[in-house]
Amino acid sequence: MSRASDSYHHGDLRAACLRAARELLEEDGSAGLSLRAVARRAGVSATAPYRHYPDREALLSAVAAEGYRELAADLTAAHPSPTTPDELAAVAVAYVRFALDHPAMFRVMFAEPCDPTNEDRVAATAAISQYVRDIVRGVLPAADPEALSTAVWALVHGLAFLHLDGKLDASTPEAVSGQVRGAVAAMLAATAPSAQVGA
Amino acid sequence: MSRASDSYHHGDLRAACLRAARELLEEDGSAGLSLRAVARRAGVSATAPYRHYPDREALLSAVAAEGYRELAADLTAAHPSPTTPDELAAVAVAYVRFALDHPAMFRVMFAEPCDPTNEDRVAATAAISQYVRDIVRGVLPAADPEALSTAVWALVHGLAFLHLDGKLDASTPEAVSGQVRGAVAAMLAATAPSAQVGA
DNA sequence: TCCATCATGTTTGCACCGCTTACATTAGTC
DNA sequence: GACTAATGTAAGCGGTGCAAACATGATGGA
Repeated sequence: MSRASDSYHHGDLRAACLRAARELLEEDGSAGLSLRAVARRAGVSATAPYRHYPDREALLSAVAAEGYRELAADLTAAHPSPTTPDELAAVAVAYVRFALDHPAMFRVMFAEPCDPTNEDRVAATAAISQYVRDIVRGVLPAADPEALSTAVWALVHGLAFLHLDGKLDASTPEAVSGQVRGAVAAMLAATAPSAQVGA
Repeated sequence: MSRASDSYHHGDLRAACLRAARELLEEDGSAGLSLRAVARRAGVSATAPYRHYPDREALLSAVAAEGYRELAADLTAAHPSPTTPDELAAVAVAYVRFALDHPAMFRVMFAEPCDPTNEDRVAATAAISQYVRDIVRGVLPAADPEALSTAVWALVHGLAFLHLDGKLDASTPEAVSGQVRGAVAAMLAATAPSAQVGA
């Protein structure tokens, strides 16, 4: 692919590192993700990745940024521009599902004390944040849309983490989506009593 | 204190390790918490802690278990047995405050892929879980108390994490408590329209 | 009282890690 | 075709988790 035969130079080590990092993350979780392991998997010397990522933090941030983009893609795939509570609930379900499908990735994205100055990262998280705000605002013009979108995000985010930590029943996708839909419906019903919300 | 002068044996190394671990956690975060650092702080050889904790995971779990107990204590201190939405909101605020006051500890408790077989840990988390359920059930007998308590916990848990990650305004304690109270009020108003909820 | 036992420390050592420095190779550029 | 910069390698430092093998001393039975 991107590797130029067996030449001294790799070809696209930057991308290869990212790919290797994601693979290791899925296999061994965040603990198994070392720069040396990434280098081994990319078939390159232990210190080569440092040419592309100043330190481990930077690589993790790059992985996280990719995760934010994929999460955003999953959400829009669930519904491109939700306008009803039901449609919003579908997006919420997609959020939690992402966490359960990519637990290690999700933890890298949200659960580690991250470098708040990393550009990739702040841009991607700001995009997600804005995205949630827009969706909630579009679904129902509440008195305080800011507070409402915060509440919805927190609710879904919390559900994701509690499921990840095994504190809630995540045995079947239906169980998960049921809990998420119920919670979102309850919250929206509160702020817009006129809205019809399906269970 | 617990140290028997400068004798060969420490006296209470187990407790000393726990204390040292918590101190290191507050100072350097989870990253700075190594068994060797703990041993140094306890004034003992690098491998001595292994007599009391089989591995690093076990020590972290012990710290986490202590955290769960303190969290529970903080919650009951906020209100021993809440019966009104306002009182429940006070407990929710205490939850988020705990996370912000002990960020590294909170991350150890919830954000790391933990050993789910550790006895201390599962017992302590089960207690917290049951506690939340009892509180919510006591505040208002909803149609589906299980779902409601799940939703409330998730909401508060999510708020805690988003605050921790700097995604929400945590500049002042008032800002934080305002958000938490607003969100809880919205959620409770939905499931019990007759309940009076203060902003 | 003496001494055997055993919990609790220490020492040594291995493999791995992040990261730095110095050096090697090669792709472009004039 | 030589110069330069980008990109790779090799060697090495201090740190880490953890496993043996060994040292110490508190404790309890003879």
